[in-house]
Amino acid sequence: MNVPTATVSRLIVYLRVLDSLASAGKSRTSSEYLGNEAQVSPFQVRKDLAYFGRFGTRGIGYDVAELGQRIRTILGLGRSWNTCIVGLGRLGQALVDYPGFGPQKEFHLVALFDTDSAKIGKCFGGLAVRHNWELPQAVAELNIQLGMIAVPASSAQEVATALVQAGIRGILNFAPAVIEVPLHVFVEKTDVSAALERLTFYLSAAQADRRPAP
Amino acid sequence: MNVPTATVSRLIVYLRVLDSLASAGKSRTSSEYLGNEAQVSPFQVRKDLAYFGRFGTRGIGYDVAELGQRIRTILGLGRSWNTCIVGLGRLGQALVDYPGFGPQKEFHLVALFDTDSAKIGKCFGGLAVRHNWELPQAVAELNIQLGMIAVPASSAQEVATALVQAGIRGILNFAPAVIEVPLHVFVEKTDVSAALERLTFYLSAAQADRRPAP
DNA sequence: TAGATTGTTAATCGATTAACAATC
DNA sequence: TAGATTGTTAATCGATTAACAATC
Repeated sequence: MNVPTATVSRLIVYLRVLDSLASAGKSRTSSEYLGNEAQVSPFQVRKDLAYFGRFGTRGIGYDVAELGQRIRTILGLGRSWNTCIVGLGRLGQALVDYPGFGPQKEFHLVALFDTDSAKIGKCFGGLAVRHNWELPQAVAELNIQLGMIAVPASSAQEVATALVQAGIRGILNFAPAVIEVPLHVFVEKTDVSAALERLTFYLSAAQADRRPAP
Repeated sequence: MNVPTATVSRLIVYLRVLDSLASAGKSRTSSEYLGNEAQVSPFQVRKDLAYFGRFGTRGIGYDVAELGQRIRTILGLGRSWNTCIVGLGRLGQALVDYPGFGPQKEFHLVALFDTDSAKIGKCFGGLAVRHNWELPQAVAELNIQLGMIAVPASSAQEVATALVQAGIRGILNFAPAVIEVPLHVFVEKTDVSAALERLTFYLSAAQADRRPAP
């Protein structure tokens, strides 16, 4: 049974809805409510959850705290993940301040890398920048599991290869480039240019009648 | 005929490949080459292009410059787009420096908005921050077509509503929140937390045997 | 019990893959 | 002409939607 990528993305949204329900002091919810908030059908919510088991009570609905906890576990958020950033240009520096990093959070920023000698040794967010060639050693010593690529497109592949060789299996690629990795490595991408260009596609007069799939 | 969202994303990748071919001085290419670079099948490349017309020559392939130009037009990149940023926290400030903004580029940053009185009037990238309530006037006067939301999740919906009321029809949402807009408005999202969480899902031991759809 | 809402199976829809005829 | 490669139609695959039986 293969879980669709879209299902994983939606689980993340459901979890946020559950978290805000919990903050609001609610203890019970339904596939209908979750669907409304996530802008998907109740069918979709139940189908998505069904990939992973049974989480609710027929006739009653879901327990907010319990479902939240179980989705958290499914998403691998029950533990902490050591993360590094490669490339400390403007984007890399901005990522250091990403609010998802913190002692109470799942993601810990533990190392910074660059190849620019002017940057090596500089500190950002309390971490000194190391040279890329320290990657293998640092990944092993600091037990780094995730790498963020914040270098120009032209060196993204090189950095990805170095991360993989150092033993990293999860990469978040911010460079506007397709990177090639072995099958056991997972890559996610976040690309501002591409997002803007999708917008202009849909806004363009010629495509005014075309809507993105829901 | 409805164009799949995935097709639009792939066109963007093909365009990048074509641009780098052009830089390398190549004048001709094939669906096989484009597919290799974009990590999709040659079938997929031809099918994607077929949504928009005929671009190649049987037996020969595609002209790099011409196909690039035509994809650019399809994506609405033949013109320029005035853009604003709402929210000048760390993320908003980093976006000001986004290299896709520039006089030679398709995207022009023309206004900044925030509600924090400590930020109003401050300059970033040569632009003074205005109060959100200037949105309607500024959108009209500066002919702003695109808005980037860089505020916390808790105020994302409010800002989206304000952007829509000001007349903006294309929104790039960086806040980790689902926003609701009228049908004629397009929303793209870029969400670092969600990308990281998809990675941890796939990396988690329990899901180690599950691969994302290609 | 009756009403509500889940979990699951079946039907539909859409996208991807494959095959091949067209043609340079 | 023969080889190459597109454009397009057909087949397959997968995801979404719908329906409904299970059950609290």
